[in-house]
Amino acid sequence: MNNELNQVLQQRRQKAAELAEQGVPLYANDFAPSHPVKELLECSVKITEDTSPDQGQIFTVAGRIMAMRKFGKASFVQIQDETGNIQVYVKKDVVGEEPYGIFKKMDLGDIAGFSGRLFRTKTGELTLQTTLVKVITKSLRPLPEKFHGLTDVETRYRQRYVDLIVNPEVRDTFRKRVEIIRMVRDFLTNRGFLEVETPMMQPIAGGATAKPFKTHHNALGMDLYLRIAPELYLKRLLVGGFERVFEINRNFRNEGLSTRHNPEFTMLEFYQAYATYSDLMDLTEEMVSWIADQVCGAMVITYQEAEVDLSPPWQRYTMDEALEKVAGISRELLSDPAAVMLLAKDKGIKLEAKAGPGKAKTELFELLVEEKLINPTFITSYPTEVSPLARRNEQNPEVTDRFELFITGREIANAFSELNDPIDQKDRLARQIAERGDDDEVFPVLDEDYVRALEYGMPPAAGEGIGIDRLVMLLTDSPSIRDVILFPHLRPEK
RNA sequence: GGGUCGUUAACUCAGUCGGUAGAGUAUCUGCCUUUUAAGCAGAGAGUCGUUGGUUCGAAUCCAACACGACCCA
Repeated sequence: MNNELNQVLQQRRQKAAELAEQGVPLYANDFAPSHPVKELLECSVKITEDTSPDQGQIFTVAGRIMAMRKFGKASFVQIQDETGNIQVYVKKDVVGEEPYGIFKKMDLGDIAGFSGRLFRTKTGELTLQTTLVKVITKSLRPLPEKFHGLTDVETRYRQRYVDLIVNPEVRDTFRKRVEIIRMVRDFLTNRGFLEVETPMMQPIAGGATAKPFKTHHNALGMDLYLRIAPELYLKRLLVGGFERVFEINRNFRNEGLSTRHNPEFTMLEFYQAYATYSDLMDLTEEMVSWIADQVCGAMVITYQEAEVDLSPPWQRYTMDEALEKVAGISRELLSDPAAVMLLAKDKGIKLEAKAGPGKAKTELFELLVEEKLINPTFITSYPTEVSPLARRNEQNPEVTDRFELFITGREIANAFSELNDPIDQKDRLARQIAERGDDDEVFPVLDEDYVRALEYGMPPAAGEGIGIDRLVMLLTDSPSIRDVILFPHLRPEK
């Protein structure tokens, strides 16, 4: 199918060749539209059904031909530019014999330019009656069918350009994605956060527990890792004296793919000195509900048939409270480490030999509670055992000053008061590394420089990570992370 | 990694009991100067994901593989 040109492709090439023989440039670069389509549509109030197409302002537009209804000596064409669609009327006795002949060789999918005046057809549709038609870019491939459009997800992801041409809602989703990111940026910048860039290629892939991608720097003769998190670099900046920093950028994790996981994904991380995780709950609530209101026009939104109420304040549970209230596990059981371990085993959770009750509790939470948290819910008091970078709670050192945010059963954010005691930090990192010594795919090296930085003194701070892709999924009602990533990872064709 | 489902024309899809493939859109030809998924008449278009197997005969049954979707780990 790809080697031999099929009939349609041959015909397109044939027509292109014929136009070229007539001296028509197929890839012109001398056509400048005077207005985007949207501005023509905005003029429409002035155009009534009595407006003559022979007078008034001349507009010049350019766009892709999305539909053609050809008659013998006149045609209607739908053209689409980035801002919208408009109908164009091409009449043989207006444009002239030869230009009309050229026009008739144009195809669906060609990019074309038109000049003319606006009028309304007898059905009232705003239309540009063209006095000039020009081929700007000849298209050699047919567009998908107009009625059903392109629905095959594989083609949509592999050939996103086609998806974007024919599916307006896909363009909307990605525009919303850009808006959401811009609003995050504005929100944080307005609160005095400094946007920074830290290494994507790191000699030690730290700041999270995940398998990294490995690469190699030839000149330096060293292996490098694509970052799994920017965390340790951002906190070095707190040591350096930047008190509020954030970064929005890609993280890479060498793990499986799913509707919620892409190997490269966009993460917001931000750190605020002299703040606690509790301050960040307030900030998160305010930021996400504000963005939702801006992007969706309401704080109550629908995600995959479920109604989600994002208006603050949001539910806050400790992990124990969530296990008690959502999963119905008794307080007595939760305060008995041995009973917690037994319950985890009972529920079929496989724990490593070194895992303690904190890990067991977290696994129980993931199994029994997570998916039930539809409306935004902060979960606090994560066991210290599963939080190597978080500050211990002062009343109860078994848990940390940390929260995760869940919406529609998915983790959206993870935040904590940062551990800034270098000795405790080194100890906990070392223990964590020792615990997963048998898994050499996960990075087994302690970041000594990070500990050294803490030794200089990092101000008390709270930090948070928000998965931007998941936030965009939520606010655009997208079922798969691939729907919010322009070019999601797929295996190669063939 | 495991399970389920899918892969047929450029697109969206049918295809009965195993008998060598069909529709709509798109394309091409003709007619058509206000259409809206324009219309009418006609035409062309396929390695049925790939490779094997069973069979006189495979899009169809079986196996393996590839790619994808969903679920699970």
